[in-house]
Amino acid sequence: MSSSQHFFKKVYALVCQIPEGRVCTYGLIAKGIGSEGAARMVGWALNAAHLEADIPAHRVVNRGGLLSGKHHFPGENLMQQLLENEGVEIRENKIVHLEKHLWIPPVFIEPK
DNA sequence: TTTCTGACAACAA
DNA sequence: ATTGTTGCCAGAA
Repeated sequence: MSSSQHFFKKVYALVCQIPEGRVCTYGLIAKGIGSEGAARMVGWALNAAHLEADIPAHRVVNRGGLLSGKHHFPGENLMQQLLENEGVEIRENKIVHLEKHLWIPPVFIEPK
């Protein structure tokens, strides 16, 4: 396992920690793994992972609570259904009361 | 090594 | 307020 994939691994680990019924944003995740500003990379990581692991990628949305990744799920509104099934209200592909469901990840402390 | 790209975020018109 | 453009990071070609 090269160190390059470490980034992805951290993303997966953090996303898997998102509690059921809660959501998180790309930016917060990037920050949580010690790479603030790499929000786009988080999406890339999920894109590569959503097909293989049990990663709750549907709980990751953009800063505005918009289900920006729903288009990558099978079906037209699977992502929305998964979230609603967990008690997250969604309106027009956006999470209602984002703050209410937002889960802030613990800050990742890298061993040095 | 250089260049392109991406499920974002912030800023400018 | 809405739309468009730029900056960001790290991985893949």
